[in-house]
Amino acid sequence: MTTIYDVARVAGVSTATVSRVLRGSDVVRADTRQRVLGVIEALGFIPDASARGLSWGRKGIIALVGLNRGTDEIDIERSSLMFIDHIVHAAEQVLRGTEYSLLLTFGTRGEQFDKRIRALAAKADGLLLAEEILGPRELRSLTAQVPVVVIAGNPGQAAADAYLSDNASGMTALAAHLTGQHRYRRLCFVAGPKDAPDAVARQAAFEQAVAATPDSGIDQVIYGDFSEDSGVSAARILLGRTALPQAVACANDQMAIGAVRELQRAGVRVPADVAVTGFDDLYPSRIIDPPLTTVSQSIHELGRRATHRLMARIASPGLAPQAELLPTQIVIRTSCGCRPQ
Amino acid sequence: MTTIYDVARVAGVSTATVSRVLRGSDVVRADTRQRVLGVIEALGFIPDASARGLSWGRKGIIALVGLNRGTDEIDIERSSLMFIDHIVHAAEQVLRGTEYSLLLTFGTRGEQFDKRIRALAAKADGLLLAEEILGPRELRSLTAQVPVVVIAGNPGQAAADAYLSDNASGMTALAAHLTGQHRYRRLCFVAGPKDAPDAVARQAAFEQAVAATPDSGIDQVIYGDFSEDSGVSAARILLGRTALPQAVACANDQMAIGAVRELQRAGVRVPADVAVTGFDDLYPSRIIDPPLTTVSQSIHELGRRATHRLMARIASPGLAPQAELLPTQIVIRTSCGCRPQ
DNA sequence: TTGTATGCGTTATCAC
DNA sequence: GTGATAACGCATACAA
Repeated sequence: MTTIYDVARVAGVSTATVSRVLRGSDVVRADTRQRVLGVIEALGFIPDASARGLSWGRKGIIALVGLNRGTDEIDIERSSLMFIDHIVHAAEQVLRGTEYSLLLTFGTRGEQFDKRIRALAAKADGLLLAEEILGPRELRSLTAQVPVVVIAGNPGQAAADAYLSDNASGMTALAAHLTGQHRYRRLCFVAGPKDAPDAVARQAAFEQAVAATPDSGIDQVIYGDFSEDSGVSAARILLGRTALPQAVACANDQMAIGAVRELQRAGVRVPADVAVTGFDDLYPSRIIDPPLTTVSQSIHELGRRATHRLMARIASPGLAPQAELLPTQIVIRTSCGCRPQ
Repeated sequence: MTTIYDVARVAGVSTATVSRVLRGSDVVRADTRQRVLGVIEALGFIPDASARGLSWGRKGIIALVGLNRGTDEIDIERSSLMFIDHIVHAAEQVLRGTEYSLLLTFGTRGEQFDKRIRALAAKADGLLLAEEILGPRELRSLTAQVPVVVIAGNPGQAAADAYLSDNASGMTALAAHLTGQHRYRRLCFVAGPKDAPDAVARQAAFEQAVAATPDSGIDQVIYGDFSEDSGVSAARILLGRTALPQAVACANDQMAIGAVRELQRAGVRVPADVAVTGFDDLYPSRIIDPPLTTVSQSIHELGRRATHRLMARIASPGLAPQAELLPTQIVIRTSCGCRPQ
């Protein structure tokens, strides 16, 4: 391995000068700099980041931790760009312009995962936690050691900065559309995992909105896990009933897509026989027939802001934790029963 | 920041003993270990990875470099899980079981990107390069400094290990299906970017297969960039002609999806008026109507193997570079003109 | 403008 | 079993 000592020796200067050239210090004489640069090039020298990090006190790394929901790993290959992938792209895009790099890991909650998160924390200057992956105690203990920003976590915890989408307002608007414009009265809700704050918020908002509408009610709540497969299962449960509800609102697009496809497979027409809606506005929602009425949230913006905040917090650790709520917007397509425009 | 010195002081032992406990050495007396463990827990001590890496000679990090194709960043949000995302998941999944973590960056080719790649190399024990992102000279200079494995790169370079899908055999089978089963004679090919080895291989295989079929020929080759938008553009070009070809083979699914949607928007029926096929077998290909006939490649397996190989190479740097070719398989759905089964 | 010397936090090699 | 202490590669006061 080539070190700064090798470069210094070959160039006939001290390691300090090499270091100055590397850091771009302007006190180095032009010809010295050129000579050193030449040697660096010739030797293919790459300064070791561990040594630099140790010396400088910063590693130039930000870690992103994402949640893998229960399903098979194989599923990933057969599924769409999901929440976590958008966060990855957003964070990477922000970091691309800086000297930081993005480190990442996914996992399912548990002791094992907690250990891995600590291992990641050791390698990074700050942590981005996507979804609720740590209990309050673990989160607090982590924030004591390293800057942490939580995305789509439980808004209750003030231990770290939090970035959330306004699930409630979007879902409320969607419910109003179903019960208002379409006058659906017998509704069904396909909920997400109970440990996902987003899922809980969406369900609560939907139930509340429907409860506030005279004559309307929620027939049945079916619990899924955000996966397309669980949407399929939900549809099967619906198909086993004596009568379908008028509308099925799903806690995310993936489940809605699974439900639509399974209903269609059984000969049920969407939205003629039953309306179906989603949440997220992912790419396949526009592709599917009928195009999905859903609520869009800007996951990318969520990731972007959270990353910026983390960098700000690394720069000045004293910052008071804050929470930010990003707007959501209802997207009317045709799966709710609206006509194509 | 808590260090090993703090832990040693509080526990009343030397730093050596703390280190032994951390590394799980079995020479430490049980009660000493318990005491140290207690202090570590109480202090929330996380051993610094920079120092560990510097001392131990390994950083416990593998870097993945992916290519961002020309389109807007915004597009990412509105698109599907792509090649690079599958590689990310595959690599992460492999690393999850080890002490390594995954560092990543995306970018578009250029001087800027090369610099960033070197910065990544400084932070990692090995590099995973997805697609052809470095010229032969740059690649060679990099491999001299750090273990490198290339995924879907140019098979010509023997500088690093290479993992590829067998584009040729899959595309040849697809062409045979179009000209054989369906007897299409006037064909069109929507090619990918010329700097993508996969795209080039697919195009070459298609052209060769059609050329070998009597009476059949390729009307027109339209160049896209693998994005859905470029598939839309290709469709517009087709719509501007006096007559459509009988079949349009696209170099990937994204472009095929764009083409199908744009053709349908113009009132053209797929496959009744024109057949369309893709390559990759991504998730939306099953969702779209009509379901896409395509060629499946296991990107996940590609990433998995490449990551394993990189770890092997890190363990024993002397390994001779090797290339591995993974099989592809034709997937018949209905966009080619076959009936739903 | 350049060189010398020290510290960063951890591991490992010695002694004890 | 445990404790001093010398690396590891780089950055930076401080000297020159």
